Amino acid sequence: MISKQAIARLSIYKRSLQLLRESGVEQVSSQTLGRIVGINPAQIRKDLAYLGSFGVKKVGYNTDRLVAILSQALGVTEVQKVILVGAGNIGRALLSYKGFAKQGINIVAAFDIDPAKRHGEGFSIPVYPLDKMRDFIRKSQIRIAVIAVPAQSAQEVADNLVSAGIRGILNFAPIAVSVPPEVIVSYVNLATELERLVYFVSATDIRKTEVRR
Amino acid sequence: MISKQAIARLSIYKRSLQLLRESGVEQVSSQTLGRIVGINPAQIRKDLAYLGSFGVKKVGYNTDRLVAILSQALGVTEVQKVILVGAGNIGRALLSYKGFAKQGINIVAAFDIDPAKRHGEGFSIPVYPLDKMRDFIRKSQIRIAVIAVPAQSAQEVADNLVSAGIRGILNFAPIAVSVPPEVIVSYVNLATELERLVYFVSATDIRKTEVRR
DNA sequence: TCCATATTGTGAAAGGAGTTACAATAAGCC
DNA sequence: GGCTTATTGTAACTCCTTTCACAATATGGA
Repeated sequence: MISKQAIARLSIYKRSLQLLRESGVEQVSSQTLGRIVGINPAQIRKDLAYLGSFGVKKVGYNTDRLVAILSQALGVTEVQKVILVGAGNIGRALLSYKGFAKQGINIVAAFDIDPAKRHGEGFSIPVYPLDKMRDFIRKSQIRIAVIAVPAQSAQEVADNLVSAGIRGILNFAPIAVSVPPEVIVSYVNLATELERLVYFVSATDIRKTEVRR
Repeated sequence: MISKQAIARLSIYKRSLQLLRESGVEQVSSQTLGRIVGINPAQIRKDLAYLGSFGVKKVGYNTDRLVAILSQALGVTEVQKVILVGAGNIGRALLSYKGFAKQGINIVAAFDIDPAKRHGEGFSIPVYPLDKMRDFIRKSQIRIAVIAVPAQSAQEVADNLVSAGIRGILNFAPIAVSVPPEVIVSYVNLATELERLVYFVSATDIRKTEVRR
């Protein structure tokens, strides 16, 4: 069983390897990659070894192959369809973000209760009313949703998503939502991130630590 | 030395306690709080004990006092001034996000190289050209910056920030930036978060884990 | 072909983080 | 006032993650 931190690292490796590949690098050692991503080379080797043994001694890893293997391990060899609930500020930023496609993630639809939010500034992604959500999830077999609604609506939205069959939720609302154990919830909390920084910066003794998630 | 995970938890406690306090709750036990935030009560007691001993046996913790203590511990008793570099999609979402003020965090200015991005839709926060950044940081004594520029500009921006005196960076660009050891960098990577979810949802065996950061 | 060396894969050690368990104790009730 | 009980603070334990260290080995050069 691979840990959730390890999964996050695999994702980081993948992105860096994609960049390397684009610049024509064909082989990379764990040491070089470690320097790039700021992670101990032994850690990288161990993470990769978990997926199989495909490094070559004295040479390193083939970037092309490694990207393929990481994509497969992460389940993003095929494009993953994701929906977004809440087309407010954060929601719209996500809709406009170009970076997901490259990582095999595709926001296919957004939903918002407010009709005004549904007339975007030329998004290619449609914004539907909330009551279309359930059907859409079922018909398109969506398994992952992003919640970007205000805190007070988050639990209700989560309940709806779960009952429609959603299995994983990325929650931007600054509140814990309660879901059945088979549903995975991951939180992104911008205020928490900033407070963490404030703490470490405020701490009088200088720390050598780089805070990485 | 308190760990970075612990700091993130303190921030979570604080927000939940603020909500409780707003609903008139004056005392809360570690058990109740644990249920709300989804964290083991003993963990909460341990985190709080690190800051001092101010629970009352058989009663619990005073919400008011706890919020004050947590705010102090996190360094947000006074409003923390933060600047934003990059007024693209993510940047604008952050500028519009109302939730920071309540947590004692204030984005006081934004900077973008593109003049078109500087004419916002009525943000109350000014967006300045990049070449004003250094002076602003010095004059306003800013210590924390948010990077929300494309990956290829991130390192250059980080270098500028550091040389102007920034001590903590929240980096939304999907790339590691290299900074001197005394500067703290924290990463928010949306694609990584989604990939992590994809992995756990794709994994055939159903996991009981709730992924929390 | 043989040697020197860079690099992998992994066992073992070290280091944290989270959980359990319980003694101490304050509060409320009889 | 004394008893019962909920709750804290923390010591000990377990579990998990990361780092270290090194044998195995593929490569390139002589």
